[in-house]
Amino acid sequence: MARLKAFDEDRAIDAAVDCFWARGYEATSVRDLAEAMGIGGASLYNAYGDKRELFALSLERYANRSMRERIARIEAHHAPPQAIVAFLGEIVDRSVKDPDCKGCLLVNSALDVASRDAELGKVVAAYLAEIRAFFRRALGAAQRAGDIDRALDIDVVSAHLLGVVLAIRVLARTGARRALLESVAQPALDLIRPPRQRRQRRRR
Amino acid sequence: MARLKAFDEDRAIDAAVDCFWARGYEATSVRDLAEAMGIGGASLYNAYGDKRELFALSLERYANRSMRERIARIEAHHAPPQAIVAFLGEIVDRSVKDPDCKGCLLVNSALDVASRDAELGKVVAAYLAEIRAFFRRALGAAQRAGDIDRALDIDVVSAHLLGVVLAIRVLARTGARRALLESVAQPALDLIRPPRQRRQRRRR
DNA sequence: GTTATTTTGTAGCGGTCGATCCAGAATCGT
DNA sequence: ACGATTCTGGATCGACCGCTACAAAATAAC
Repeated sequence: MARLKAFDEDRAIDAAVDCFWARGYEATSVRDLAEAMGIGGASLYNAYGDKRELFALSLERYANRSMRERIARIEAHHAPPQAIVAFLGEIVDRSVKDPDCKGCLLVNSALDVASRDAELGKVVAAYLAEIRAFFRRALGAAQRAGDIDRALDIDVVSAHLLGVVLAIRVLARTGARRALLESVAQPALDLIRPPRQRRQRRRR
Repeated sequence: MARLKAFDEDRAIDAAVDCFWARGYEATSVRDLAEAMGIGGASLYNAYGDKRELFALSLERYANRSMRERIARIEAHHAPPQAIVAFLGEIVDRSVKDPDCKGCLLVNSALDVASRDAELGKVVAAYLAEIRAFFRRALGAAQRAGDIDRALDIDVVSAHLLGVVLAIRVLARTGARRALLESVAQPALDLIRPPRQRRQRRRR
């Protein structure tokens, strides 16, 4: 027994994601958000609480629609070792093709927000841990299948691969070219080649 | 034939560096800066122009006193292959020991500022390129000395090492533990071990 | 149709932002 | 001592910040 919302909450959140993604938390004003979301300021506060809550919702939305979707899709379509290659490849691809060089909202937030808001920092760290967990799963499965070197330390390599993702996202935000991003990733990809090939690595 | 400045410009810049380093460009107000620098707002604008110019000066100051100093010191005291180990080790050390988890001003700026200010973006990218150039020099010299695998592609590995530095700095800002940071770096360090040892890599 | 409840647009709150103005203090050449 | 020049602190500018108050509009239950 009340008036209905006149806007699509999902579409509005997507617009908020784009704002925070492109400009960061501090540099995005509530008025920017409201305009991009196509609603008034009052509706924004009525529906989402305040700017910080909207940001947390945007982070979750991004994590679900971008990171988790990618992980699930890739795990469904690729064998473990190729999944890692596909993941890094897709990150490079998306980074190069984005004319706005937005990078990754989670990585951007790790530097922008996490340092000033401990609670949001934990949220961001948890999202990053999910990426590492994906690498961990893939490495473990690939090792059990004999597709990669059994001597590799999964804890170490999964952390390293997460690091490669972060590095690509940071460099992408500075407008780096594809060749640079691929170079950052290549030694990590060499690590997960079949044992047979690993000793035949040559100059590219 | 005029009044003298009543403050030490270098000390003032150092204070500005600390502000931008800890809080980022957007979240640091001119009043924060003036207070930390121990000067009034008028003196700040008189001496440094505006906030953006002060930030650019802070970036340069940081690059000289932190990055370039480290590179020069390490290159003076270590043979090429060990220089890389020492560089990454020092980055990890500094990151872990910083209670404020400030990370690296250049890396923070790459995400915070570079995306909104193309000119500053180029400056930041140039600083990052200096780090890569250091790795390139070290790799080349080590290769000529036969201390590392001659088949390594220096362009690729130098980019990868830069990526490792970026990743460590990002994770450090989220309060990551030493073990994680060392894991991120370890596979990269394995790459630059003497050829003899590289095929004997084992679980740590 | 009436009433209760929620959403919406507008206007505006106190506060802070980056930047500037200005009068006085300090230091130079003369 | 004096005038020229620069630096300094404080007040203040218009703009924008996150956020809220309020009344009109819209909907569901009755």
